[in-house]
Amino acid sequence: MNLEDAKMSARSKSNTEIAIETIKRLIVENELQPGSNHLESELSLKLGMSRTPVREATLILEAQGLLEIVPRHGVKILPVSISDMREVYQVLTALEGTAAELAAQKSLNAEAFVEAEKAILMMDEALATDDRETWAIADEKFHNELIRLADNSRIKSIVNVFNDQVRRARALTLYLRPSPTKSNEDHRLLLDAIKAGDALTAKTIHTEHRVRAGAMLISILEKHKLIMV
Amino acid sequence: MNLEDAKMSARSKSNTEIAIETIKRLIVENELQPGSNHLESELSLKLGMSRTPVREATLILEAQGLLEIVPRHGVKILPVSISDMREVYQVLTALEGTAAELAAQKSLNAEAFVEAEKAILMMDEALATDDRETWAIADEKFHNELIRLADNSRIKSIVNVFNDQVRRARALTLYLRPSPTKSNEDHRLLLDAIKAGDALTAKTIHTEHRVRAGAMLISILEKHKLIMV
DNA sequence: GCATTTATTAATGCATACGTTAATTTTGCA
DNA sequence: TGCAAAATTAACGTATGCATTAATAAATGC
Repeated sequence: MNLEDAKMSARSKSNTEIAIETIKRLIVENELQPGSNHLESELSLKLGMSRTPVREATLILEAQGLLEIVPRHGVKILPVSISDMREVYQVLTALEGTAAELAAQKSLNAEAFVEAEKAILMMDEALATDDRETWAIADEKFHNELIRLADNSRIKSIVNVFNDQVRRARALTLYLRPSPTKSNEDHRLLLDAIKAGDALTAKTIHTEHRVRAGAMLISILEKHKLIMV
Repeated sequence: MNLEDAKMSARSKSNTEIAIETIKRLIVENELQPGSNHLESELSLKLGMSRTPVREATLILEAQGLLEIVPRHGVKILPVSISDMREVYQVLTALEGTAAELAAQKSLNAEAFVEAEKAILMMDEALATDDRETWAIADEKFHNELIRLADNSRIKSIVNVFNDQVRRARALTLYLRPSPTKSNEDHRLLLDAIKAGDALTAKTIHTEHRVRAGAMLISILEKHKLIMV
């Protein structure tokens, strides 16, 4: 627990923060369905708080691209179209490629890679039993580790925002996609390149990895006629 | 005026929107100085509105990285350190490089480039008389055109947020930097590559351009001991 | 029956009030 | 004089009320 986490533990969360987290969870879990509208008063009741923190939360969530405030119609939960997905992956590809490059440019000691190694191990184990849920958790953990290694807080927060935008689509396609063996391989190679300080290779491997992942996700959505998720 | 703009014209701006714009302007103009703290009540008086829209505005501006809400101390206007600047330019470089690539991948007709051409012309004219202000306006116009050509709304909004973060530093260094002849040249070459549909060249030129711009800005800040701007 | 006008309802942006509690000031003691 | 404890003040997160006005329902006219 670092200093920032300690500070958070020491004071309770504001209702605004709770509303942000709760609404986000409800969106990801499809309890607030893409395309649906919800009045402030409805969410206020649902969350057991007054309209003020709900309003504040929806402003933030709108800025994060998860919903749209429509005056007198409440908030509309934004569906994610295939072209949205394209946009998101273009951003993630650019920023994660840069993260890989940055990580490789640092002279980090072996300790820094422990969590990434664990994530890869976890992914391999999950793959051995085709446990897709565990694989997805490990995959996300690995990507987050990569971002942490890059040590650019702005890249981190942007990537987090966009991962939230596509979380539902990823969950939806988790069992529809082919076995992610290539992903595990890419991650291993990427980590090796980072350890070796080979920024160009790291950037290339990861950029291609993200381009492929985006294309695969989009093609699954198209194949199954999932126009909006 | 497109449909979105028409919609905005037809209804007046909320106080929250006015507060966002006004506070942002006061920050850029240094009327709210980096490092300074301002209570909600102070801003409320200054802007001539109640605390509610001011609170809403500060939540959004905090998410945009322009200020930090410090309970019981008001909002702290965030200074931008050299390492912040590094982070920002890493993001801008990644995303604008991708924007250049995307723009080149599209088969656009000559009409699409008119505004970019105008901006380059404006930059050349400004350079001829060393009119730095006009040059900066034209430079920003060109970059915005590039982003528009890329046609990825997410890249656009991220780039806008980060340009706001470094706006003050750019203004501060405008007269401290060498004559931006290389910039004009890069923009010309970039536009040619985009027109030719040469995505790799476009991405390379612009990425290097942005890397160089970031490095130059940072070195000026370091040279003049401008640790926080 | 349909279109238009009028009346009603309700959603929300905002102002204000209030309870909580962090920060500051005052008081008391060694 | 310095420090700790107690008292006071004020900042703010939130709840609530209100004015505005968009949306909907009802009434009217052809």
